[in-house]
Order: sequence, then structure tokens, then C-alpha cells
Amino acid sequence: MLDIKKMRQDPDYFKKRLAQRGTDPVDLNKIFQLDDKRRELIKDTEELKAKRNEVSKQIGAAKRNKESADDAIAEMQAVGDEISNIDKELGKINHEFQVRMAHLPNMPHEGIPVGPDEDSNEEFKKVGTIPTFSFEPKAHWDIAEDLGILDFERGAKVSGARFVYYVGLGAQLERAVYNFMLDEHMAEGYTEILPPYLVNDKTMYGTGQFPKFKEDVYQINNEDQELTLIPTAEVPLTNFFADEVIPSEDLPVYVTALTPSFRSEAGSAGRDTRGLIRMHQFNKVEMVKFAKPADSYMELEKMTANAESILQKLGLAYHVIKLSTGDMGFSAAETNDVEVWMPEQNIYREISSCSNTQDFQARRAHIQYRDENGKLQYVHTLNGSGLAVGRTVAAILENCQNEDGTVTIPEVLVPYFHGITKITKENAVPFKK
RNA sequence: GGAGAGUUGGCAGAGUGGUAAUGCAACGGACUCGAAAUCCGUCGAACCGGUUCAUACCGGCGCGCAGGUUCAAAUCCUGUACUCUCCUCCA
Repeated sequence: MLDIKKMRQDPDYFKKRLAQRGTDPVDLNKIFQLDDKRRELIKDTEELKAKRNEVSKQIGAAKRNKESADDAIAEMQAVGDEISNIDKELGKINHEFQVRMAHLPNMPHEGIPVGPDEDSNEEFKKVGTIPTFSFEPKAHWDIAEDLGILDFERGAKVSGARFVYYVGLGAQLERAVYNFMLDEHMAEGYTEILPPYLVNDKTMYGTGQFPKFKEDVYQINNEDQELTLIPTAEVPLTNFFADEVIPSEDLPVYVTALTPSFRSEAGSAGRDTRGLIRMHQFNKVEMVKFAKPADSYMELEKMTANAESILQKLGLAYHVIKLSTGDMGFSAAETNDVEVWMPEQNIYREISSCSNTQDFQARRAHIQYRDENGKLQYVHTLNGSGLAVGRTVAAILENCQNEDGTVTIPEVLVPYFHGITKITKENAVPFKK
């Protein structure tokens, strides 16, 4: 949620910057109109309420003295009607104002690339050596199905498209990868959390998924209760401190969690239909930070480095790009995407997205701290994947494949993989005799 | 799932229709070499609107939340969330 007071001070700047993310300036004009009307009505009703409070006090005094107050009461009846009329209209205006405000995306941070879509993103870092193969590298789904460690057919049988079974060393590899990631983040000062996977609407609103992006999620209706399957651990992690004041000596707070993420992928029909890249359910290790405003951009760089460090230790090539105004998510002010090299397609694929939302989510979820003067301020919240686990497994399978169809396990994962160094047809699925 | 109790300021805690006692804490001052104790004073979150460069001041709102009744609601009515206790069930 943006700050209407700041918007009022420089409407043209807000119009210009939000237009760069695709918001029609007409929407802003409507909001400013509503804000004017709103404040006018507030002034009117508050004046009447002040009068009513005044006279009611006199009525009270008169009654105590056993004097008649009938005239004043009659007068206040009329005032009361007027108040309730104005309040009714104010309620409508306010509601529309709030709804429109809630649909406005965050302001882009100064200095990030300006452009309508992903073509304007800027690569600013390239790390690792892109592997070369003496044979034609296979896609991870072919490698995995040949080994029997991923079963997309049975996933479809039991749940539908974009669901999968990990089997044997496939399941163990997934577990090795996320345990490795969690340990790495803990060493960097993150506190591990195991959050709820079902959250209420208020929580979804707090991080900015609602009201605008309801079609992207799975919802559960159980009698009178409506809950949403989390599309990312960012939602329960960021809302951990919702409606709270974080003691300033605790800042910055770093938390991390492994959770499944559930996404309906409405609108992605036909994209990435094979493999682990785009599933309705996938595991992700998420990092979330609560920071003082002055530190938040330094924290964003550190968080991006935490995500990168996982790939470095796994020996995977990647690059980092700064998302343009047109490609950023709704709540973000600035976003770094980390993309890992996928040999079969010969492209980098997103494996982490690290964002600073500044006070955008904190305003929605009411997450504050006290500054040096004891005044309440909104914290800045950051979130980033560290990393998408399924996509990491896919990247390992493709980058570490051998000509004979086996997969060599990155050294750092071996201790997390019961000492196994290679997935072969023989050890992949223990029940296969 | 059933029954009961509760939710008031940073904390404790009164308040059954007349506009939020009191105590602690906090802040300022006096006393003191300084501190403690004591005394005096200030302060009732956050939020919203207005005047102001700002400090500040005025007003609204404010007793879990949302409605309702009333000239007036912490107080009465309806709904609802959460916490606690007991019973029941359960991995």
C-alpha cells in the first residue's frame, strides 16, 4: 500500500513512475478525486460530531439538574440524521478509495531499468562456467524418467497435469537439496521457521497477493471458513509480525522456511508443460527479512548473495538480472532475479527472485518498529527464494548428467545424500529389482 | 463438537447509559556533589482531518472486531474473532 499523503505531495511523479509499471494515470486521477471528496466529507461530519459532543454534554448536565433539554435533544436528532447521511456517503467513497489503493502496485525504486517487460531487464552479473558436453545433453525430465526418479505420469493420474511423484533417490535428492539450503541460511543468521501452509484472506492481503491476484491461487472452502494454500512461504513468513511492533533491537530479523508452494498457473497453459519448471505444487526455501529502512537495500544485496552462494557451492552457472519496471511483481520496489543455466534449452531459467518491498507490505500488514525517537515507523520487508528446490533439482540433473544417463551429485550434497556420489539406474529406485 | 469465563492505555486494574478512576512504568522539574527516596507537574497507544515551514495546537475516532438502539454507549441489543477452564474426540 502506498502512502496517500506522499502521493498528494507529488501526484505527477507518482503518475509517471506508476505508468512505467503499467498503471494508467487515469486510475491515479480517480484516486486523487476520491481522496479530495473523502477529506471534504470527513471535515463536514467531524464538525457536526464536535457540535453533537458539545451539546450532548450540556444535555447531560441539564438532566442532572432536572432541567428540560427537549429542544436540544430535538436539535441533535436532526444533527444525528445529517451525520449518518454524510457517514454513509463517506463509507462508500472510502471503500472505493481503499479498493483502488489496494490495487496500486508499489513504486519502482530509483535507478532500476525502465521498460514495459522482461526485455528491458538488465543482466549485471554472470558467474560460473557454462558446462560443455561431448554428447547431446538431455532434458531433466528425460534423465529423471529414464532413471525412474521422477514420475510425471503417475502424478497426472493421481492429481492432474503439473503434479509429480519423486521416487527413491529423486525424493532423497530433493530432501538433500533443501536440507543443504536451510543449513546454509542458518549459518548466515536466518532463523528457521515452519509456518502454516493455509492462510486467511487478511494474510494474503498483507503481502499483496490479494485482492488483485486471486486467480493465481488455490482456495479451500470449509463451511464458513475460507483459506488459501500458500503460493509462497513469503506470505506466512512476512505476516509472522503482522499487526506487531518489532523491538528495534531485534532488527534486522532474518527468517527462512522450507514449504511447498501452490500455484494454479492460470494463464500459463502451454508453457513449460514438461518437467519440474512449472508445477502446481513445488518446494521452495524462502528467505524473508525485516529491516530498518536505511538498511534495506544493503540487505537486498546480501540476500541476493545468499541465494547466489547456494548455486556457487553447487557449482552451477548463473547470472543475475535487475528486473525492469514492467517485469517486477506487484509488491516489489526493486527485484534481483537469479537465473541458473539449463543446458538442454541453452538458456538461463529463474531460480530465485529477491525483492525489497520497502514499506509496501508493512503498511498493508501493519508491521512497525520504534525509531530512536520512540516514534512508530514501518519496517521494510524483503523476500527471496533461496532457492526454488524443484528447479534446483532440475538444474542439477541437467548440468551434472553423464553420457551414460547417470547423474553425478555435487560434492557439497554428498553428505546430505547418505554418501552417495552418483545416481544410476541400479541405485535410483530401491524397490526395482 | 458441548458448557462456562474473559478481552479496557506500555503493564496492572475500576467503571451497568451522561462522555475512560486509580496504581505502576515513562517523561519533565524541585531537592542533592551526584543518585536513591520524596515532592510537584506532564503523559492515555495507534490512526484520521484541519491550521502550521516546523515545534505545536484544535477536532474526530478510540474500551477485541463489526453492526444496531439512543440526543448520548466501555456500559443495552445482535453478530463475530481470539484467549482460558472443564467435558468430548483425536495424530
